[in-house]
Amino acid sequence: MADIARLAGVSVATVSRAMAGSSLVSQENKERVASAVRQTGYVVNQVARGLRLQRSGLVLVMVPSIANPFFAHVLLGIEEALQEAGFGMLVANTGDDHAREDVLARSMLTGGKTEGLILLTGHCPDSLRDEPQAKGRIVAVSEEIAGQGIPSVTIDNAAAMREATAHLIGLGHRRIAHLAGPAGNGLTVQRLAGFHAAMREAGLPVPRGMVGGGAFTIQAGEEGMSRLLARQAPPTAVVCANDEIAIGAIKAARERGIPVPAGMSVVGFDDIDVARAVHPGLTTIRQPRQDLGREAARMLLALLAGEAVVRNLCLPTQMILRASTAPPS
Amino acid sequence: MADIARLAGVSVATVSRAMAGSSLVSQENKERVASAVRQTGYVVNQVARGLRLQRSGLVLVMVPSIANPFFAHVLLGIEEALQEAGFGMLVANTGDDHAREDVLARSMLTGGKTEGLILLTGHCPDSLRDEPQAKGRIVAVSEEIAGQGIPSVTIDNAAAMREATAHLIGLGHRRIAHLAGPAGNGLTVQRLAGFHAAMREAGLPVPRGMVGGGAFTIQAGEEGMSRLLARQAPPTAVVCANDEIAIGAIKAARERGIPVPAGMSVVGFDDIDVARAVHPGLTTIRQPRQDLGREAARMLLALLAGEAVVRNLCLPTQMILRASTAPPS
DNA sequence: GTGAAAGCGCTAACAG
DNA sequence: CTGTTAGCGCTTTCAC
Repeated sequence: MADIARLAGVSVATVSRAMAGSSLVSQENKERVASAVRQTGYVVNQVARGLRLQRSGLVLVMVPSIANPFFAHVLLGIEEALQEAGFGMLVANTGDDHAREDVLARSMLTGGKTEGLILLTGHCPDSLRDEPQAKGRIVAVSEEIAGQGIPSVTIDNAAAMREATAHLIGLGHRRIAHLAGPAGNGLTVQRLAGFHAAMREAGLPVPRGMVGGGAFTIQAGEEGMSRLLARQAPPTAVVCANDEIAIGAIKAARERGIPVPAGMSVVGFDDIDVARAVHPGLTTIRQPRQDLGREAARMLLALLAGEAVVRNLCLPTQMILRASTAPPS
Repeated sequence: MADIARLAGVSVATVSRAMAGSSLVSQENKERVASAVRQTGYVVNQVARGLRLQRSGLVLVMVPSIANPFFAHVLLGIEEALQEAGFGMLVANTGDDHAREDVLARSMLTGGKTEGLILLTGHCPDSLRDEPQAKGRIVAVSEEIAGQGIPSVTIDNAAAMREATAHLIGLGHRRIAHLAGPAGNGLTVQRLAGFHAAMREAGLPVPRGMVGGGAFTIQAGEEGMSRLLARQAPPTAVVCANDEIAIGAIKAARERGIPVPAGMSVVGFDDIDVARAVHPGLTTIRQPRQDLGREAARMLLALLAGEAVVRNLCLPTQMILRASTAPPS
């Protein structure tokens, strides 16, 4: 910047002002600076700028797995909203490694490298738990964070799963199973609760062993369905905690000669892109994936700007009826 | 840091050294500093550190679409390798918006916010084209960048597609179509070339209209297959430029009463997670997605460390035989 | 309008 | 081993 000042025959202060488009600089000097910048290809150093302004223009996103298509779309929404505001998105794939989350939160948020934090992980790094000044710079998406007063953008998982289960009950199913996600997970718990609520309301029993699963993966779906089909009285329908599980479940059913939906109805959750392209088309709950991300980013930006935000923004879901569900035969 | 120095009764230099674990500081002072840090919960300011050291510990990744499952896995590999080296990953979803790529490259790479750049986009932002000092900090993955001397990590797209096509020819197919990606894309060109090479080697014609497509999406696959099936002499097999296209193509064939593979063989490319779970299981080319990312990140890190790197690292692919291909009926 | 100068918080000579 | 000091490159009072 000193070089530019020399070249333009002005002070560094004037260069700084000119680059910022300040109105406190004469038209003539503006042009001299612009010309010098053009000649040299000068670009302001963002780090120095950040140090002086105490702003990095960066936000950290912690996500259990970028490769999960649901999370990937949430990231898309986050990136879009951040980009609009001139912010950059730092992504950390934490894979549920709490130690790593902790170290990152320290160096990134507390260390000033990022101004805010968006959590898709469902829990807050320990190192931030009692840092009051960090609290105002964190937003949770998809999964709420218990008892930390962290604002969040979510859907009503229990209600959505209740609706999915009720759809099956409405078709006439009575022996309905649930393939859940990983045990510790908040989404697992809520979706499971929604399943149980619907069954209870209909006065239907949920025998031991009719709730399986353990991961949000195709393989978990295959294994879960295999186990259900080995029962003396297998279910006639299965609600799955996400689409991957459902796709795996359908695969396992087909491999055992059970046609879907004729011999078994299957419902998913998320409405990932392939859900409409697999055979049979997957009946599922559509989440506003990208909106979740966008709203979370906007909420964080508002927080950073010192504005008030709603405590928990809950976005609507939509049940998508396709071909994987039918009345029991 | 001044506070810590005061609290520990030492100078800021000693605090800085102690925090860096320098051996030039007495055990006693190390403990005094550690204790003061514990009391205050002090964390070094990474921005100031970055300004002083001229290092941000950040790398920018430009990707056409995070939501694309292939790219998502490449990102996973990149993040893993960067994380190992203590670097952070900034992700920009560019969606082929060259203007945005340009602005970002300027503020991020030239502006010092990031030390390096990884391109999944297949082309170099204009603002970096003749910046010699930026050249040593860029790596391309998945798609090479023409004539810029930028090191890259790729697969041999043409050879892989040749193999996929040859597999179909080996099964006895003679009317083979290709559903390609978007027109301008480098991968599209290379894979198309591989297809043509295999057909030429076998002395098979590629009539006008037997090459379709236009996007790497399920929908493009559906439309492409619909168009092929409307021909007076439809193909008996189709090689697709990626798995999404293949999945869409299978869907369209099924909807028109053509069973896959009995009435139509289909081959994909990438081996995304659902490829093995759809029905029929997709025969495809497996790319080492995560390895591509990991190697690219390592290459960039080596570049930043001033080490010499190979010009173009080419990783092996593997043909995965599943159930979507069979001899023509 | 413009310039001089004081830092933002840190590290690395340099001198003890 | 330890402290003093000079910046890293920028923005912004404060005086003119």
